[in-house]
Amino acid sequence: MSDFTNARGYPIGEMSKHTGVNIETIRYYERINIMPKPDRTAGGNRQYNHDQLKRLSFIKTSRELGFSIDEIRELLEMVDRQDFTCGEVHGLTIGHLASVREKIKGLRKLEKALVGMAAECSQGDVPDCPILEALFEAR
Amino acid sequence: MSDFTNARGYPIGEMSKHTGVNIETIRYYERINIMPKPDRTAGGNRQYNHDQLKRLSFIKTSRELGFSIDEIRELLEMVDRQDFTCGEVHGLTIGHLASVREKIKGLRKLEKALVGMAAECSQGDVPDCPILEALFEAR
DNA sequence: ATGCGGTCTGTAGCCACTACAGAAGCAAGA
DNA sequence: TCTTGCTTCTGTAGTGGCTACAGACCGCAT
Repeated sequence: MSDFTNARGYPIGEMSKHTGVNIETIRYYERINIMPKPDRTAGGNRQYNHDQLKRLSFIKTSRELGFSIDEIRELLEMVDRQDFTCGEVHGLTIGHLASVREKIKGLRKLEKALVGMAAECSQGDVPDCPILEALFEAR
Repeated sequence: MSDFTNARGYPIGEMSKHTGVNIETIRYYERINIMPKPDRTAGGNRQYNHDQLKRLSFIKTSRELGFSIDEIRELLEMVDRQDFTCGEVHGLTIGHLASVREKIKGLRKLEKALVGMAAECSQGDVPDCPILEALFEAR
């Protein structure tokens, strides 16, 4: 088992394994300033600490929940400044929830249209297709 | 009313108005070879014909239905070569439908997670937030 | 002739990564 | 100590599907 409390810190590969975030993506997060510049070994390799691991976890989970990088940046800034209230965080979450619901609504409409078109189709060998006709319809 | 059967053809702005596709996007479609190079006026401005208008409509409608540019390219190649069957087109559509349904499923899960987190939250003034705690959870 | 809007080309930016190339670090075994 | 082989380094460019300029030119009406 890997030494989770390693005093020397974790190299970037460990960070990647622990969080599931791609190595190149971790460096990208550093470049866009949502991850801090970590310590380096004598040779110049990154060495992360436990707080940084937690931070990367936070980012990963938030991304999986569909938060944009900018939303995450906002959350992290609140955390860093220690000046957030539960209400603020709730607001950000509810806002994001609304946009997710919008997306679902859009996709449902799209699904319906596709099902409708596919139902019209004989699926036969004929080179005469109601799906294409529907797509070709002038507006 | 604009002269839809104009023998001189439509300038790019007309194409944009008729289809709702942005002018810059029309030029982009030409660059990536899903729209053909149109005729030009003596001065060098694009002049489209009715077939090209129909083609652009096709692309627009397909994009709205969430088909990727590559899927559209595939459809258009079948149309251009005149060698498609209704079955093939049906297959492409059903494949796309499946991916739309996948996306809906993913977003629903996400919605549920967000609702769950938000419900835990007091929304109060306290700087102690179960949403952030959930996000910070190590994996 | 002038004015003004439409159009031209070419390039760079957007988001959130991902994919290299080519060099260098690092740890374990012989 | 040397080698082997994996990991990591920096920097740059590519992805999809546009969008946004800058700076010049076209074309039509007055």
